[in-house]
Amino acid sequence: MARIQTGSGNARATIFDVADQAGVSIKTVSRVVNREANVREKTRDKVLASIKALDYRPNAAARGLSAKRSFVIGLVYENAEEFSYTKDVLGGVLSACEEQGYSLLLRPVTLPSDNLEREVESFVRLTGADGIVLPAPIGDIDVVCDLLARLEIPVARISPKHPVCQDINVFCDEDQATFELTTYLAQQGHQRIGFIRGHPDHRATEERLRGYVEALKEQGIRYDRDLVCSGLFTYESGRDATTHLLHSEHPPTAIIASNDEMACGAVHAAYECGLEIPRDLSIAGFDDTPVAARLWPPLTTVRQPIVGMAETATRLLIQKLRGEQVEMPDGPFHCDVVIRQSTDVRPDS
Amino acid sequence: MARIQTGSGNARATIFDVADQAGVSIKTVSRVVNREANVREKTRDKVLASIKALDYRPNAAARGLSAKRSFVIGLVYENAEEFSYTKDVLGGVLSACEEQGYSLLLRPVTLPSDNLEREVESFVRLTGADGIVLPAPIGDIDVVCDLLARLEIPVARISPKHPVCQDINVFCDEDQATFELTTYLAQQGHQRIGFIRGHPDHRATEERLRGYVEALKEQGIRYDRDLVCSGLFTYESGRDATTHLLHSEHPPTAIIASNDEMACGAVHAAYECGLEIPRDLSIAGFDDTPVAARLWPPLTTVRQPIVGMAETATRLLIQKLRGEQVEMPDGPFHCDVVIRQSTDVRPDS
DNA sequence: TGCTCGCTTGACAGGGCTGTCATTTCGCCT
DNA sequence: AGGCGAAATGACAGCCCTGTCAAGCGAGCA
Repeated sequence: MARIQTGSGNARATIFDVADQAGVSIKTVSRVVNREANVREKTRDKVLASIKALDYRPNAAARGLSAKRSFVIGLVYENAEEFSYTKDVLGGVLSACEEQGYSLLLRPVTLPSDNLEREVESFVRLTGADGIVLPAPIGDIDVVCDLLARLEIPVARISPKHPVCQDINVFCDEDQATFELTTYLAQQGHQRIGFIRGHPDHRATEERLRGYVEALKEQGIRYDRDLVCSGLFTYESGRDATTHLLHSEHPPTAIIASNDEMACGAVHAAYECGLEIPRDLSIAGFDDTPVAARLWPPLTTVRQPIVGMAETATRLLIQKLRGEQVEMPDGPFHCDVVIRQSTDVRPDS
Repeated sequence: MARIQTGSGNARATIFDVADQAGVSIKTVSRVVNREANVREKTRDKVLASIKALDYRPNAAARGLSAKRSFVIGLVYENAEEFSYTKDVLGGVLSACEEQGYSLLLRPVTLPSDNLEREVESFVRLTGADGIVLPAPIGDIDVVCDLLARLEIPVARISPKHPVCQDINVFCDEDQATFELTTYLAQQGHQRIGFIRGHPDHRATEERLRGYVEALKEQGIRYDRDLVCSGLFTYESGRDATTHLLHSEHPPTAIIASNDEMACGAVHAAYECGLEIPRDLSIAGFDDTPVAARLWPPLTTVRQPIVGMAETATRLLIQKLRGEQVEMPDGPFHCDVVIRQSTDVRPDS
């Protein structure tokens, strides 16, 4: 009756072995494995016991071939120098995939790219991915979105600038975070708080600015457009913007950079001007990358729950692929302000 | 004769479609796709033309099912906070996989782990990976290696401490790099050069120390064991070791940390002692992580060709899987010393 | 010319699983 | 007890490709 299985060196058990052992048909085993309805509880238990006894794992290739689905999620991400965002996204997506029995395939892209559309199409068609996760800023690139819509592949976006209602979109309250951060700096006594914007293609850019503007309003500080500089989320842009701010007629006593890379450039620019941080200038960033804690002085910044967002986005995507009802999360995810020494002082003024 | 294919919305062409269009059997198409020998050139050209015309891509699931291989490479990596090493490994492995028509599946593990063996076994059996890439330090964990040997799965190791001759092993000349770095510091006039060792489980640790020792010898500087501290490749261990060195009776005028994380801790420890870098103390790291260039002052360090090593390791692994002759690279890969401002001064002494 | 040999090509049988549809079984009502 | 509908189960084809083995074909040799 029961076939003897000895150790992992043997050929893997198939659905037939399980069916034999449990005394049912292979179809019933399939139903149990796929959590389909209409299986008597007693039958299910028998099958589950056999599955466990034989250490049965469905063969992914056979499954994919038969079901015309690949059980694969594709992740298209920007292959940027600063990788901590992608690292967290990867962690979250991976964990949701594992939990749901899906595999993850990666497709890094370098921006800007001339033949992005071809790259992504080739990726999708070759891998046969059932769904695609698009972290920022990929989720806002038109050619990619149009392509995936045309191929009718479900998509989940993380922090998109322009949410697409038929897709899954996951955000966090970045405006609230800069609101808190700006309020904190104002309460430290800063009246002139500079702000360095991010790359215009990212949702984060406007979002983060908004919290700054609103906090100023609430604190009764006049919004001074000379204190707001453009940046591109890069180290150099942060350094240049800061140099500019520091050489202006009324330089700020604190600067919020829209991400840590730029904050890092800001710190270096301040050093080059002979300033000491935070004595002469407070600096804060956004993202809480590994660099933030390694900088001197350690950087006040904002931590986004990226792992959780990516996990949720992926889980919802897989639910959708399964044809299940997709329940959107109640609201945006919440960011935490991380206070460190780079803002830990009151200005002299 | 030729079936009409209109755009990407259609069902994908199968091997039958190609065979029909080319007027051959599906087996011949299969031969062409898999670059098998003994196909007449004229036939091959006909088939290739049809493949192109129909935009045919083999179905991975069907292939895997039939060939009893998955065309999947697994990457088991340490899910560390500092991710730049893994990022580069990932980039290299991915690029080789793509080039060779394989897919990559990931399995991050958190060390130390109690049930690492089970995790890896489950990963391998579930994914059916044909081969596994093990970057440092995973390639030196006995339970993992034994397991994979037992499962008879080909393995490629990156920078292993204990190479296994039946597997693929790829290194670089890290000793040569610290040799050059130490020599450079000595030529800057440093006579007392401290050294912070790495984690004992990594190949890199002994390797990097060796270059230091040999350079001192060649420069005629006495090896002083009080100048060599233990570390664990972590920020904290670097800071503690440096604090210890700086409070010793004859503190060093330069410190080489075995990686950038520790160098970062070293910089902070120096600041806490009121020292200025590089005026009072030169500091160098290893790895050229993003933090190195972001630190103030920017950190002298060593850049390993990790992407290239990972790419080579993976390519060799796939060659082995194909049953081809595996040609090992001529020698170790070469590291570059990257001089930045953290060592850019001559000591007063 | 006839035969052998080796290069080319093709027919066919799976591989492990799911979708479809038919069949059996069960619970419940009359 | 008999009958009915729904729930539970099973039989079977098919998903697309590769491995095996046999057949076809042409060149070279006796």
